[in-house]
Amino acid sequence: MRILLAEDDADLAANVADYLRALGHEVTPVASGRTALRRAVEESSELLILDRMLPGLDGAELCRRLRRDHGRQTPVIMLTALGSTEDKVAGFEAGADDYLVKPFSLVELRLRIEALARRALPPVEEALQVADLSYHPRRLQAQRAGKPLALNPTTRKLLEHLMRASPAVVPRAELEHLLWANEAPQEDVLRMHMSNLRGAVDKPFRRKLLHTVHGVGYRLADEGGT
Amino acid sequence: MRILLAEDDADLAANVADYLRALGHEVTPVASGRTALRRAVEESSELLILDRMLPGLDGAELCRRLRRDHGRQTPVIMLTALGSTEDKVAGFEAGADDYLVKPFSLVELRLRIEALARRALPPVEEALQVADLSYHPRRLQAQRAGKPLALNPTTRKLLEHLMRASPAVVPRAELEHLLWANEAPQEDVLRMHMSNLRGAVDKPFRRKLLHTVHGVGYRLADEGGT
DNA sequence: TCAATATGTAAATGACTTGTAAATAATAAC
DNA sequence: GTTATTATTTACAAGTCATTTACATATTGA
Repeated sequence: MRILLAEDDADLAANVADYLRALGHEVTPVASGRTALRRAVEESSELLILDRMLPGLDGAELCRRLRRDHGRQTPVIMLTALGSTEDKVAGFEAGADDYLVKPFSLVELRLRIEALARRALPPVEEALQVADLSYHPRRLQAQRAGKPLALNPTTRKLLEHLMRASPAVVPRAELEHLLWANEAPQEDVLRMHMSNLRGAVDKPFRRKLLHTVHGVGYRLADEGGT
Repeated sequence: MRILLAEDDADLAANVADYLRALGHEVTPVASGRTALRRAVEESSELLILDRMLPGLDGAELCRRLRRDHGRQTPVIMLTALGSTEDKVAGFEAGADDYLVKPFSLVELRLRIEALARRALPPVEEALQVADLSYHPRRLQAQRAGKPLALNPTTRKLLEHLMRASPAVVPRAELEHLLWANEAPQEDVLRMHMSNLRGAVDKPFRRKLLHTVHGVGYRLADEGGT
């Protein structure tokens, strides 16, 4: 499993990372909150282990932004020295799935990861598929009919979101929120990016996958068959 | 949420049950392990809260049998006074999703239930069906005989409403209210939209589903009878 | 039956939404 | 710093939709 470990205590981070790697996981340790958020979003890790207290952006706020601004449901285990009920409330309300109080046993961490993995990772997501279109969150690369598509960061985010939602319609407002959180630029910028995405995904192909639902938003799906 | 609570300490069970009921859950308390297993299987609870030490059949064994013998993936929170790492290992290996050591705070229990519910209850996409006509609210798309229908926002709303009401007659006034609340345009605009809807739903097909009830309204159903 | 009323459909209009291209500004890479 | 890539703005063409108008057809009840 690809695990992002955000922990600024270097000794603890090394211990945890070594232990998890020995279990066969792929661990990326980072020491700052901002870096953690960026990498969690870009590399779409399968599990986040976050220290509650992090320089730059604390674990709870990181988790909240990940869920709210980026729409990610990546499972989160909060790791912290703060063990009061209030602290736990804050952790869970930020969207954490589990909350482990230091000092904790590595075995218990393993157990909780396994329990979470059973629930949170239905298919070990290697690639998203819609018809002959596929997207690999790890490689940040999309293909259609075997040919790689040229995507920029914005069109990539849109594609990933639309594929995860497929075959449901995604309202324009949701896509705008995905890209710009609250601070959206002019209204019709999204149209631009959708046009670009269409150019990459549909233009060279006969069968169109990206459909407009007038007055609502967009749907990515293979029409006719379902 | 329907919760089965297996706890032989009557005071604790009452406390937990009261608290969860106050949150709007439906709680069934049982005191023995065998009863718990039977009811968990028969009544298909949505969440199990199990004491680790139960008369008859302990919580871990109960959980294991539920998973192995009955194939149930119902989420389980283990509740126990045994806090050693070995005990936790045993609990998780039996298939528990979370493990709470007594004494625990009710708030923390609530938080862990919520975190688990987010993961364990996948959203289901329902479709409305009338004869060979189907409508998927999330896709905002209707199909008949497998072929997608071209609908605009107005005809979509009408179709959804008629399908939910099917096979009952929906009075014109109700449809008008659905579309324009109180400020309806001219009286015969609805006729227009119904005509469009008919063009999409019935025109290309032999068997007609959309029927007019003179002086009353419209009914969407197979055949004329009810 | 006949006429009054209800309903169906087609075409046209105008408001609004969406698609795309080209130009400019902002960022990131080097 | 300079260049390449990306994001946003601007402008306009094309498409879609709700409504209106007009007239044909169907149903009802006397």
